[in-house]
Amino acid sequence: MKRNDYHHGNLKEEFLKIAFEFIHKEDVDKLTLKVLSDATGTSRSAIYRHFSSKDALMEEIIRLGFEEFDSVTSPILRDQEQPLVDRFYKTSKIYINWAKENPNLYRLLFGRRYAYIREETLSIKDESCDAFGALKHAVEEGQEKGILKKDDSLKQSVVIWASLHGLASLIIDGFMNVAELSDELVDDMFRSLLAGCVSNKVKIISTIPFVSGILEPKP
Amino acid sequence: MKRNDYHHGNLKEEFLKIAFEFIHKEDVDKLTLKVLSDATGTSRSAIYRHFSSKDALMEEIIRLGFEEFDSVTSPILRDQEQPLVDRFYKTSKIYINWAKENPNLYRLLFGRRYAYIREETLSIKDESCDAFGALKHAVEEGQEKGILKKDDSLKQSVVIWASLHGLASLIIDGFMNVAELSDELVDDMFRSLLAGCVSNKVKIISTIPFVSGILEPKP
DNA sequence: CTCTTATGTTAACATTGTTTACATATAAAA
DNA sequence: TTTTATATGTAAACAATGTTAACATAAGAG
Repeated sequence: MKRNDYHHGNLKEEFLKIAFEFIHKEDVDKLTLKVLSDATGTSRSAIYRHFSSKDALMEEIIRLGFEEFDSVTSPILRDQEQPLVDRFYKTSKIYINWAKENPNLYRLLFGRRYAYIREETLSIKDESCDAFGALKHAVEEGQEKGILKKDDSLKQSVVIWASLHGLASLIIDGFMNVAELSDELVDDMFRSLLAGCVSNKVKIISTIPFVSGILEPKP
Repeated sequence: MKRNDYHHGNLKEEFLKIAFEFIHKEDVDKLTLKVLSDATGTSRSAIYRHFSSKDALMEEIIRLGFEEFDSVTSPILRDQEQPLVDRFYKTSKIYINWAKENPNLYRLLFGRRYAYIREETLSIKDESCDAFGALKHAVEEGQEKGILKKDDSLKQSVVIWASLHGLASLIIDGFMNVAELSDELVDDMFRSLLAGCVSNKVKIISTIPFVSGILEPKP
C-alpha cells in the first residue's frame, strides 16, 4: 500500500524504528502504544494492523536489540588476530560500557519478562553469530591452546558471563555507588576471573599493560 | 479502631501480610490492589486509608523482604566460630538457593524499579545488620587474617556480590538451561572467586571437603 | 450526648492494552 | 471499465488498573 493522506505507507517499519530508538533513551515502562501512535501521527489502534499485540512488537524490538548487542560485543572476541586474553579483557570493557549506555535495552534483553523470546532467539541462532556463542568458542579456544584450565566449557562460559552480567546489573540497577567505580570494578572482576580460569602450563601473551601486569606479577 | 462488621480492625497489617506472602509465590505484576481487596474482603480503595499509594505498600514489602533476605544470608557469614572460607562457601549456596526459592522477591529487592527504597534501606541500616555489610566485614576479616589478598575491601566485596548476583539472575530469569546446573555453577563460581581472592601467605583451613579440595589440589 | 476522627464504601476518572465495526484506497477480478 | 477483495487506517467501546472525591460508619473525646 502506497503512501497518501490516509495510508502511511511504511508504518510497521516506522513503529519498530521509533520504539527501538525510544528504548535507547527511556524506560521500557514509558513506551506505551500512545507514544507510538502520537509519534507516527496515527490512531492508537493502527498498530494492530501490523502486530498482533504490544508484546509481538516488543519481540521484534528484542530481536533487533540482540543484533545490536551481538554486533557490539562479539567481534573482538572472535578476532583471532589478537591475543586471547586481550580479547577477553576488551570484550569485558565493551560489554559493561554497552550496558551502561543502553540500560533499558540491556534489561529488556536479559530480564525475565521476555525470557521466552530471548531463548527462542538464542536457540535459532547459530553459535557462531551470537555473543554467548562467541564467548563459549573463545573459552574452548583457550582450553585448546592451554591458556585456560581444562573444564566444561559451557559452565566456564556461564561463570564468566554471570560475572559480567552481575556487574552490569548492579551498575545499571543502581546498587549503591557502584556505577561510579565501574571501570575499576571491571578490572578487578577481570583479574579475579583470570586467576580462576588461567592455566599455568603456557606462557601467555598480552599487549595490554594492565593484563600483562596481572599475568607477570612483580616479585 | 476495633474489629466489627464494618471495620476490619487490623487491615494494614493484613494487607502487608497478604502482599508479602503473595510475592513469595507469584509474579509481582500479578499483585494488584484487587488481589489485596478481594483477599481481605474490603473495597478496592480501602488500601488508601493505610498507604498513600501502591508504591508505598511495595516499599514496606521491600523492607520486610530485606529483613528476610538478611536474616537468611548473613548469620553464617558472621559466625566467627566457623572457618572463614566455609562461611563464604555456605553463604554462596544459601544466597543462590534463596534466590531460586524466592525469585519474585529477589527481583523486587535488587531490581531497578524500587532501587531508591533499597538504597534508602541500605543507608539507614548499620553495616552490622545487612547482608552486604556482613560480606564486607567478612572480606576485611579475611584480609586481616592474611587469608585474602590485601585490596580495597569495598571493591572486593562488590566483585563477589556481583558474581553471585549475576549467577542468581541468570538462574531465575531463565537464561538458557542454567537453572538445572545451578549447584555445579555455584561450585565453579566459588572456585573461581577463591582463586581470585585468596592469598598464599597463610595455611587456610576448611571443614568442607569440596573447599579443602580446592585449597589443596592433588599433585 | 454531641462531635471529631479513623476507617471503610461507592462512584467516578484517566491511562493502559485490546477488540469491533466502519472507512479508505490499492490491487485483483469481472 | 466496473466490481470486488484485500490491506490498512480510524472511531468507539471494553475491561483492568491505580487513584481520587464524596459519602458512610463507628469508636472515643469533650
